[in-house]
Formats: sequence, structure tokens, C-alpha cells
Amino acid sequence: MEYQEAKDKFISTWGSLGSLWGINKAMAQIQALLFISTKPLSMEDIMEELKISRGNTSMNLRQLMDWGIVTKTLVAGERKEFFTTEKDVQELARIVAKERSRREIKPVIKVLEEVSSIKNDGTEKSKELIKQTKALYELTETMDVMINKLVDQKQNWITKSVLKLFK
Amino acid sequence: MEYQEAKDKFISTWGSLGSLWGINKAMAQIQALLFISTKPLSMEDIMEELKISRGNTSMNLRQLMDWGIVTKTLVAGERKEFFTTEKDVQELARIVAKERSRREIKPVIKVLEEVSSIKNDGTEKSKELIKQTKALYELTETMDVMINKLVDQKQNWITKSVLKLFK
DNA sequence: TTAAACTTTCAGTAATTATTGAAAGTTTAA
DNA sequence: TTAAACTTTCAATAATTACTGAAAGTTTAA
Repeated sequence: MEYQEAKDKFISTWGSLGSLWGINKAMAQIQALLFISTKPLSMEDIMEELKISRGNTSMNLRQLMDWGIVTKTLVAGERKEFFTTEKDVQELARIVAKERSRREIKPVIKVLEEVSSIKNDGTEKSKELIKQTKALYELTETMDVMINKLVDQKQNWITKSVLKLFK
Repeated sequence: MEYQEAKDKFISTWGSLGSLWGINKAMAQIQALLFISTKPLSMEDIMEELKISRGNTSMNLRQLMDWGIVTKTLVAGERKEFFTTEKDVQELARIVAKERSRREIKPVIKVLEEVSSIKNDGTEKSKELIKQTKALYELTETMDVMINKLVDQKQNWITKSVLKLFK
């Protein structure tokens, strides 16, 4: 497999994986492109490489910046803006986990907590609702805490300890 | 909050969370409904409760069965089919993790492995592609292994050990 | 058998989500 | 200033995904 083929394959695979980590295809592809680029890329470069429009590029770059995955960089002597992505996968994982937790998981945990706290009127169906949502609440919260800690760079020794447990 | 309100809130929240665990809204809502039901439900019951069509119900139930989350049950003296979902959240998490791993993560790991194994022609861009996809490959695989082990019921003592590390 | 009770399939349609491209907005060099 | 170089916004449109409902298919009781 040659460079160009490998590159295309990587970008398209990573793009279609976007849904797995909660971002859209174009966003994921832009990130993938920056991730394997040896130098910052301009909007023009990205449009060209991925064959997407200026508007699309602009909007998705903004989203990536909102997530904290991509940053603008200045290139000496250039007027236009250039972009780079976080290159360290551990840090990338940390950012994604934190953001998804904040955007999606935390709000759900809140609802589960509310729902599982309704007044128990003694009926079977109320008891079941309370029991099941409470179980889901506890599981979701445990998972959320664990995933965040696992990817937290500052406590990265934990990953090693955890992996030891798996041996 | 009364029972009906809590129930509706739970179903709609769980439904919109579907994307997080890789299934569509109707699928997630059907599962949610079964999850808090005290008895098996028929297709009719589900259509009625969620206000969705027969076809939609049928297709999504089939998908839930494909995932192994929902099973048909016979109800004595009834001709039609009834459905139940796995009620244990730990087991549910295990099934979801295993299925997503198999359907989505494993194929990506395979591509990452392939791409990171291209011949190093010595150019800077090839080196970068290899380095970065290899890092992603290792991270993705580690995560995949860890998540599967963490939710694996049969090794559930690990969860406790891991939680101790977090204290 | 057969016909009633039930489930599945799928073409058509609706709803949602992503993308374009051109106009409006912003920045910078002269 | 101003005009060229660049970025953002957003209404229109395209692409994708989900849903409906009726016809076709299946099962079961008599």
C-alpha cells in the first residue's frame, strides 16, 4: 500500500468513525487530515484535500476549535490562518471524553437521578421505574467517572495499574 | 413528578441518548419502555405507547433482537408475540460494549493496523502517517480491551479493584 | 384445508442532517 | 482610507436516515 492510498484510507475510516465519538464526518476527516499532516494547513489546503466547500470547512473547523481539538496557528509571513490539531493521542482521548461527558452524559445522569427520585406511590409499576432508573443511574455515573479518570493524563499511572489487573 | 411524567421523561431521554450507544431513537425508546415495564409487551402495546407504526416497531424490535438485548417470550393463552428486554444493567452494558466493539471498533482497528504498516519510504510525511496511526491503533486497541473487560460480568471484581484505585 | 390473527417487508414519503456557494463581514497592508 | 485577501454566515439544496401503511407472508386453531 502506497502513501496516498494509506492516507485516503485513514481519512475515510476515521471519518466514518466520527459517529462513534460523537462528531460528524467532515469534522472527523478534517481532524484526521491535520493529525497526519507534518505542518499546519490552511482552509484552502483542507478544502482542496477533502474536496469540500469553504463554508463547510469553516463551520467544521469552528466546531473542532470549540471542542478544543484544533487550534489556529500563525505561520510567519502568511496572511491567512493555519490550523493544527492536538497530536498526542492520550490528550486527544482526554479532550473527547471530557467533552462528551459534559455535553451528553452529564445531562442524562441528571434526568436519571430526577426520574429515579419520584415519590414511590407503592404501585408495582412505580417501584419498577424507580428500581430500573436507579440502576441505570448508578451504572451511567460509574462509567462516566471511570472513563474520565482512565483517560486523564495527569493520573495516567492508573491506566498502567488497570492494565496490570487485566493480565 | 408523577409516574406518567417520569416515565415519559425517561423514555424520551433514553431515546435521545441512543446515538451515544449507537442505536436509533425508536430502538432506544422501545428498549426503554420494555426496561421499565413490569410485564412482557406485545407489538400492539409498544405501537400504542410510543405512537409509532407497526412497520417501525417490527423493524426495530428485530434489530434489538439482533443485538441480543430483546427476546421474544410466550405468554400463556396468547397467540401474539410478547417481548422483554434484559433487565440487568450490568448485562446490558456487557452486550452493548461487545456488539459495538464487534461492529464498529474492531474494523477500525484493522484499518489502523494496515495503514500503520505501510512501507516506510523515508519521507517525512510517511513517517508521520506511520507514527500517528500507530499511536491511534494502540490507543484504540487498549480502550477496546479495557472497556470490554470492565463491563464483563464474569470478571466484575475488576470494576471494584479499579474503583479502589480511584479513591 | 382455510380463514382469522398476527408479523414482515418495502416502496413511497417525511424528517433530519450535512453541504454548498454567494453575500456579508473582517482584517491588514499600503 | 480603501481595496485586496481572507473568513463567516446562512438560505437554499442535497444527501441521508427514519417512518408509514398497506400488501404479502406466516402461523395457528378449528
